[in-house]
Amino acid sequence: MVRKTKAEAEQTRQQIIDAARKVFLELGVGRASLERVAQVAGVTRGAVYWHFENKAALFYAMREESAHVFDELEQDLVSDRLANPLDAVEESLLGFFKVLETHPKVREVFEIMALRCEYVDEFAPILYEVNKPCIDFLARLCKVYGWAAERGYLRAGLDPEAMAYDTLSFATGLFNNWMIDDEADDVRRRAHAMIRSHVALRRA
Amino acid sequence: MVRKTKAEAEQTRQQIIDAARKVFLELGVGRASLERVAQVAGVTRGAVYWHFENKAALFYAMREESAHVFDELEQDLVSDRLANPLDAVEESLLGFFKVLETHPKVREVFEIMALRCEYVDEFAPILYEVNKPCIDFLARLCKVYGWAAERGYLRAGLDPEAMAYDTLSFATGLFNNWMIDDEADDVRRRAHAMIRSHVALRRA
DNA sequence: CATTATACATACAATCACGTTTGTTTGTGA
DNA sequence: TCACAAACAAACGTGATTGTATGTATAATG
Repeated sequence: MVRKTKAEAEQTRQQIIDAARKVFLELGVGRASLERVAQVAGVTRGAVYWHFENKAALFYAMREESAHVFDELEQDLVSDRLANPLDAVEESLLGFFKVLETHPKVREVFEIMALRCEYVDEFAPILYEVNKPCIDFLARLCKVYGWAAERGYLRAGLDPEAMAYDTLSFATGLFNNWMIDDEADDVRRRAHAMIRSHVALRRA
Repeated sequence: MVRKTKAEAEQTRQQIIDAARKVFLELGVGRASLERVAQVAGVTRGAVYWHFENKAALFYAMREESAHVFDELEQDLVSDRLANPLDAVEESLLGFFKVLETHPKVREVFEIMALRCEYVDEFAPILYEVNKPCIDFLARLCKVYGWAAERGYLRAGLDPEAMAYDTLSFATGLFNNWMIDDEADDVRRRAHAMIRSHVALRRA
């Protein structure tokens, strides 16, 4: 009972990625054996090695699935469809965490990348790929805060670039605290209010 | 040539911890074998297992060394020795990153914890111990921002608690971006300016 | 319809790291 | 000084993973 149809093969490939996500999340990337991934996927290691060269390749494939969910989101930020650019910043940040809330797969992948992966050797390059959208986000923030300043929406005396860096750090930190999700600070429930308060801080 | 003096034994223990830090940083905690740690320390696995129960215990010991470097720093925040509490916040944040710059061992431990460790099983509890100082920091920030509001140093209309959460996220994010240290954003060089700009944002 | 490459399952070999046990020397306390 | 335990080194056994090699049934292709 082998040699399945192309569609079926693609399906098993997807099953393997889904299984990898579960196993990576539970055991961490390092301790996750491809044997266990295969078990959870309902196949053998033969199938895993057929579709992916090794664990790193599987990790990259898993990541790429969720990487491009935010493309439209970033596009929104600089679309300039809102009169007040600061509203665009707010919406962009709210949208990011909304995705984390509504897309469990994406959330799990980000949790793996934040807390269940050691960035050495084959995995070290991922760190910079993960960081790349952040650099983009920073550039967009600079532009948008610049617009806000020009149009008088940014409080007088505030430097757009400085605001961009501040917002980048804020977003990064909120993301990390959101992932850890300690009951004591309850960041996950406060996230929306925090975002609004963060942006309000620089409104004219 | 065994049965060394107590002082010598303590020294080898320290050598093992130092070696662990190097190996963890290079290979990640998961891939770091105690054999390699022993080699770098100039001993055998026998010595490692004599001083530490296993890799996790060694990790905990390594961490604890650097954990209490910031105690005085947090104390400073609520010491109320500065007229303007916002200056205390600024100094506290600057002090944190100054420690990272001046204490390479501490920096390495924090880099291991941020990027070279998978928080599962025996390592999962560490995540909450790491987060505990953050909770403390948040509480202190609430108090200090409250003082600032009372004394009129906080810009009118700003909620002290909201400011505390914003600063916590900022600090967390700055720390993470500082660790990744991409040349593109150059956060590590801008850190001081970012901190000052962050605090300035809420001055009256 | 014969052939071929696909999509796996199974089997194999090799390494590696871990925990434990045993052995050895020598500080140290009585 | 004597007995004991500290502070390791060395050896042992074991299970877990990895990569590869081989087998095989069947979908695709001409």
